[in-house]
Amino acid sequence: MSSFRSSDDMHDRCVHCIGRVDSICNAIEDCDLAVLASESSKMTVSGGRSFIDEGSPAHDFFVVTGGRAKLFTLLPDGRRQVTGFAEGGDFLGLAASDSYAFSAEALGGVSLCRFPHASMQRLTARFPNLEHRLREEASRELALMQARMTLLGRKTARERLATFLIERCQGPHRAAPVLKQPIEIDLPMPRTDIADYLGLTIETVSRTFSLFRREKLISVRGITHITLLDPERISAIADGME
Amino acid sequence: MSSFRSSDDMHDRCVHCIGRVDSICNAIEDCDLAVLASESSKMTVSGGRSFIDEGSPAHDFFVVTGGRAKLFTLLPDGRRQVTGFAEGGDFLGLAASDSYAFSAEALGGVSLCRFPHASMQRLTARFPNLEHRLREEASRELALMQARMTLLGRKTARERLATFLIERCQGPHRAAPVLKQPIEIDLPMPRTDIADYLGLTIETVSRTFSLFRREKLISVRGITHITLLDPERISAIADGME
DNA sequence: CGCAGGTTTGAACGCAGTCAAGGATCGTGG
DNA sequence: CCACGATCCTTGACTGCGTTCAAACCTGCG
Repeated sequence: MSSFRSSDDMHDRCVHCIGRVDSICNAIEDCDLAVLASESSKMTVSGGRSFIDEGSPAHDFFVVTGGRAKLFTLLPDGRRQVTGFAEGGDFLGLAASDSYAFSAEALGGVSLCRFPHASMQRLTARFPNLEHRLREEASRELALMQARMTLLGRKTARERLATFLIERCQGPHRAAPVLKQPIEIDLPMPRTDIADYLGLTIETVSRTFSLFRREKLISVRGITHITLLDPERISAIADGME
Repeated sequence: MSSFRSSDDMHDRCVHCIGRVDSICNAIEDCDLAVLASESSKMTVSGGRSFIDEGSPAHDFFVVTGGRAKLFTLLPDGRRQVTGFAEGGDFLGLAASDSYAFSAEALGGVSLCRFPHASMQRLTARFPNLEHRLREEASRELALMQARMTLLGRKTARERLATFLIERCQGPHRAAPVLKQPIEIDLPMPRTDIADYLGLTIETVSRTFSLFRREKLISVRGITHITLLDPERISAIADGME
């Protein structure tokens, strides 16, 4: 009786999860969710704590089920490059061979679903479609990185911040943003992280925000709440069209 | 009779290919090479010609079987970011969803093996291990890109060029370079491409080469032939250790 | 020999970085 | 409730690295 109950719990854990909707877990049928649940485990990480360390042996994959995390790499002298922000539905751990190629740190509390590599191996053996789904996810990530390399290598500070703002607009399920009307967004990460993401300094980020404000491209309420007043022009700036 | 002969030819085409050794084709058993050959086709592209266009529908994957190619993205005003150089054994086309996220152009003659997506789908259906191999390849690429983002976002011109030189040292099969003694390398790409790869201008690249020469870190014979006189120090510079 | 393309070098500029001070916001404790 | 300090953000003045603009220099080839 109790084992039934537990099995139901496990099933429920996955069936209501955001990963079920738009992460790799959607490669698995409803009837097999108990298997999925039995091969994974929930965990939470509090703000500022890191749960992946660059260079350490890669034992696990993660699905972000709530909250946000930043991914980054470090140079020996402390220079930091934030390589991405992860939120609900994102899949982490693909960028690794034996050891992780990046570190990950919670941005104010994040909940995760952990898949040990051995578990993932059992899952892909049983559900061949999952392996395909993982490749798809990797391809999507690779395409994003192409764009990010162009940003870091070739765009001006103005263009970088504009790109960042437009990126933050896409709704759930990574839908393309509608640019015709003002859009409100939240920036849950501190300026330092934005700077390290864009390959700039905190001062340049701050100055560029102020510039955009003076040009009536954005308006700022508090530090995290921003309204894009003219998303179309911001998008044009992001693409280097002015 | 002739069909047998043709089948043998196809088998031979794959069995002697470099892709057989260190590209995705090593996921397939010797006895199945004829299938592999029947799902792919050889092609060559002459120098300066492009064979993948950013934004165009992604129909094919490619294995580079000889020569070299550069991969890049463009901004509307012509600014270019070279995102990588491909050579024998490299697999192209993963960084795509519906359309390619980058362009590819031959660097002085390249030979390719083309796999239409439909063919690849048939192959992965028949050889499940291949799908895993593709993911592996994507993961490797993702890890490389993490490092390249750190280069573009955070490293100085000196550090970038040093990193580039060390990258060019790794032998076949992507072996880690031995840094104890001088290493000779070839740079088959023009300075423009190096600059666009490192997010610099051609002048800065040239100046930095001259600097390294004056510091006796490298010696230059002709334009393409370079000897790293002190690979260990160059490696240290690459990692931001001085 | 002379031209063309790519490369190197030089001089001046400008964007983003550095250094430094001043504000805003928030939590804490009196 | 306000004073205080901590933390993060903004603004200002100046510097410097890499860019820009321009000229000279190779090297291969007709």
